[in-house]
Amino acid sequence: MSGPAAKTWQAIESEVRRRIHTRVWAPGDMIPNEQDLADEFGCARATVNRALRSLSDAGLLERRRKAGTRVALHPVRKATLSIPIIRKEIAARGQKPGYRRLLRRSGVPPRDLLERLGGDTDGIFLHVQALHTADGAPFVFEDRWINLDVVPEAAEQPFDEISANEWLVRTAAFTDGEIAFSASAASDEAADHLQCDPGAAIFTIERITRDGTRPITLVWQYYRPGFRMQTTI
Amino acid sequence: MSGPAAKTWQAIESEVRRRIHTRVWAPGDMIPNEQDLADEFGCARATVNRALRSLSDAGLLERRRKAGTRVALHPVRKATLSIPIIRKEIAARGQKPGYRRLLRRSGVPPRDLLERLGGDTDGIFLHVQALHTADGAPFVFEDRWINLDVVPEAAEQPFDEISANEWLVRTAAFTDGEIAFSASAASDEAADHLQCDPGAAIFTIERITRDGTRPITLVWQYYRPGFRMQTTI
DNA sequence: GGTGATGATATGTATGCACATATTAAAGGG
DNA sequence: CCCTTTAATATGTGCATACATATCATCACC
Repeated sequence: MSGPAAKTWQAIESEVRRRIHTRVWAPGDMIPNEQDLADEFGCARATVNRALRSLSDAGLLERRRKAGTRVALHPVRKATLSIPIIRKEIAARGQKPGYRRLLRRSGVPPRDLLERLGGDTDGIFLHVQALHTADGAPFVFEDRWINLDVVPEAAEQPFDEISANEWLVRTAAFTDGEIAFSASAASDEAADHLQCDPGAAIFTIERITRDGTRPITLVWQYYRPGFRMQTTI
Repeated sequence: MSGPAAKTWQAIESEVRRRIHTRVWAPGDMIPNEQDLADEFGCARATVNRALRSLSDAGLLERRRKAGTRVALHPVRKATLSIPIIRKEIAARGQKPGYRRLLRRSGVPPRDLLERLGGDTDGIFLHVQALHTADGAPFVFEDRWINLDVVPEAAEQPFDEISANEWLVRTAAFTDGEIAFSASAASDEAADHLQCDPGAAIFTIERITRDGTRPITLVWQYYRPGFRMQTTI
């Protein structure tokens, strides 16, 4: 029995994981309360709490005050994707990142885009398109609108050397936002930039960032055909 | 100053968030050490630790022993996607979930699939295809291979009522796995089941789950055209 | 018999203390 | 002057205790 040997919260977490995995505690079962586990493992209740909270965050346990702790019936597979700066994403693949600004123009965004942003957005936006390359080959075509009401400094930025993304994370603190992943057919424009056939299946990320309720930027990122966004669960 | 009012770790977390957001502490800056913050907020160091650890998990802070805590230069946008049971995903959209098994046959998987699984996988697999519907309309076409070496009980399961996914999470505890998101062109087969044009851009999830090093199952899930997987950041 | 008050219980959190560990900076020896 | 050793320091963690909070079970009361 490895129970009494456990001292650190990681050791307890791993032991609880083991019991769940080997069905000692089956999905849906209640597990002993913190004090009993602390007694069994010979540690403080706080240490058990730390371990169980970690497992609860991971989705393996469900905890409710007074009700106790039970093994999750349908362990939520949480995939945490880290959305890096594209330049770093390319560098992490061992390729040489490149960046080329394609378009920069201020104006009023199309109606459907405004609807997607929601709220009171009647001002002028900056429209920036750019292409990220990996070892010279097209990697991501980026289509972005920046709200000049919220980030007026963007009007003076050429975005010809540094990507709007990197500039924005340094300049505009965002509080929240939404991100959506989808598959879309390459538009003629995107196909041209990505050097693929129009209509090709393109992995697409759409992201809105806000400062409070005011939208800062909305961006579509179209990845080259065949791109896979991968993570462990 | 809202500082001295803070008592709970959530209050401290929110105050630190505010300081980061308002650039009191700018990206790249070192912030005071835990003891100083505890003194300022009038609480124990452990409470500050709890708050800072939470922000570190969220990617807003970077912490290193002795080196101290600094505001992340490029706040990693971590998108945590919860991958639900498809039946629940459909129900959560307010639609009526349906399930139909299309194929069930045991055999040896194709070579490229075995390579993707890696390891010592020379046994017999069960090949199951199924369609999930939402309000009667095709939602996800699922193409799955189950390793009968690891889950021999699957050989007796018809999978005509309950999806292989739901059966597996209850039966086979997995320790780890990989998940990949991509866009793919609808094959003739997938297009037929999803009632769309062949070649249409299809959001695709590929998932491998393992028990230790032994692969349990590999599944491709092809979502109906237009599907968006969304989350907040 | 239904209902609302009451107590019991499990988790959640705060505190003060101690020690562990990683890492940097400074001191010392060749 | 470089390299090794040592000390200082910030975070990481464990423990014992106390109180807070949510929630379930029970029981008296209308």
